Amino acid sequence: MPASITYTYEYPRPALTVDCVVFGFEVGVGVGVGVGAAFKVLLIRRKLPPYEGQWALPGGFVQMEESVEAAAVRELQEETGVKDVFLEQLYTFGAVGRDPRDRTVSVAYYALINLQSHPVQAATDASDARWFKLFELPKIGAKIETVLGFDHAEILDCALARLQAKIRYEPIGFELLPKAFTLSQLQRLYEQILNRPLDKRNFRKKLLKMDLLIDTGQQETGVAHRAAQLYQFDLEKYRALKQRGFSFEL
Amino acid sequence: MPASITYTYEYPRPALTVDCVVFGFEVGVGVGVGVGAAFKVLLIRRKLPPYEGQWALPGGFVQMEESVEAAAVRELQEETGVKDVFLEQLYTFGAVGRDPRDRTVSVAYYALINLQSHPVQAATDASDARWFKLFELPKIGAKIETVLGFDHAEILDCALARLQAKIRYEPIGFELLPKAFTLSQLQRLYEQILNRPLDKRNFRKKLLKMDLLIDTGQQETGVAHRAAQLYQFDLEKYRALKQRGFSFEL
DNA sequence: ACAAAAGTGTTATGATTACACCCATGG
DNA sequence: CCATGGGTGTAATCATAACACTTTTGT
Repeated sequence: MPASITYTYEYPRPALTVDCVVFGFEVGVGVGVGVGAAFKVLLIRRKLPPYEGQWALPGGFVQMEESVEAAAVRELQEETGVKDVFLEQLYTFGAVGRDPRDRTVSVAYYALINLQSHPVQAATDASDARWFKLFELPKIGAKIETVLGFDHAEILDCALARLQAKIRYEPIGFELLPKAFTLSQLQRLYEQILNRPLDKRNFRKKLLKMDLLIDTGQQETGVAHRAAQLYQFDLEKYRALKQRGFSFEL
Repeated sequence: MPASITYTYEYPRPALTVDCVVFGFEVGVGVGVGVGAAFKVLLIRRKLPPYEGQWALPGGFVQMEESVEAAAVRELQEETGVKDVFLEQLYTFGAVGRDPRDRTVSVAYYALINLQSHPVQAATDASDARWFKLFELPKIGAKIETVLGFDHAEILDCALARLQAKIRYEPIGFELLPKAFTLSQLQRLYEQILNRPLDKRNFRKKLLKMDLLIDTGQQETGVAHRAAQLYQFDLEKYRALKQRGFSFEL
């Protein structure tokens, strides 16, 4: 702790931090045995007080020479090794008592990452990062939350609510899948996030009718059943349609 | 400027402010001549540099002993005299150069007020507050924006986009109307905010079918044509339905 | 040959759109 | 008696929801 260098202001200032809720989706693994899809959040174990040893959202202080969003990108990379992912501002948490040490206001972000192309460094400079399943068992969401420090359970709830709402009217679910995916993987993703079953035929009909999925001509390999067609989301076409008033709706 | 009392920190801290986008809706006035509805924003004229003399969003610094939201409520009251209104967090603006003097991060809110019950103090402690019409003429939105200081034009655009989106799936439009209103006033409100015409019969059918409007039994008075029925929005019932999965959709 | 998931159409119902005239009131 | 906006119904189209069997592949 440098006792010498300090910064002085005429009025007191809250500390400003960012926190990131990082969501990932494990598509059902190939071999048939491996079983089901899982929707997950990335947490890191705190090495310092307060809440030392407990799990928390990755995050940290906003520096003077970076934008708030840049701080979120940086902290995500530093604490989890994750970069180049979908990141969107969620909400700013500014209650007076939310940090027991100091007045701290935190701008929360949420990130969507595809576990195939972004393997997480489980430990970056000795920090401990781990994926936790949401909805693993009935109300394990609640279990996780009792373990989270600060108001991070509230932030996680807020992020989940946002994702559940937004995935229905923006094509952001694709950020959680590999570039090429099957329609069943996409359906399982929606089912996991919305936490309810969807009708297979209606789901496929609706998505294919939008004409935003490109058939890659490739198929799944190494599965013990009929191989599924692989598709890619046509982001270019989506952007063009959106300009003209098209709305992605599931 | 008190030169003596200061606050020092080990690391530099951005200043933290709030800004409020206050929307109001002028229902068409009674007498037939008075003409049309108008959708408006409340701005204040800056008395101090930077951007002295220009128009800006009401706002100010977050104090240590108040939540960020409380700061927004307080600033709104201090600068415009408005209180007890719908207020929701919009977005946090944290670009590095957004304030020319100092690194400042601003949490923006938007408020919806009903001009009947909340007349604005045009001047509170000598500050100058005024309503500006959005969409007054084609692209006068752009005209206002050239006059706004900081990144307030961007904040205003963001608030407008949010309102346009949200009014379609949450019953927040009622915040802009008097408690009792006619269906035509409500329709004009939607038309103004969404900036497109709606079919009268379909609009009424849809709203009445939801069964969330209470017929007050009262009628409009002082109009030079058949008097319209006055309705109130049934907030209690809406909350109950929402719990059970109902979604307000226009 | 069995297990496991892929793929595929039809029908019934409800929602959305488009559209034009008579009514009540005040001036 | 005229001008102004209030109030009303129907028919065509489109979107949604419910539902079951055959196909392909690996073991």
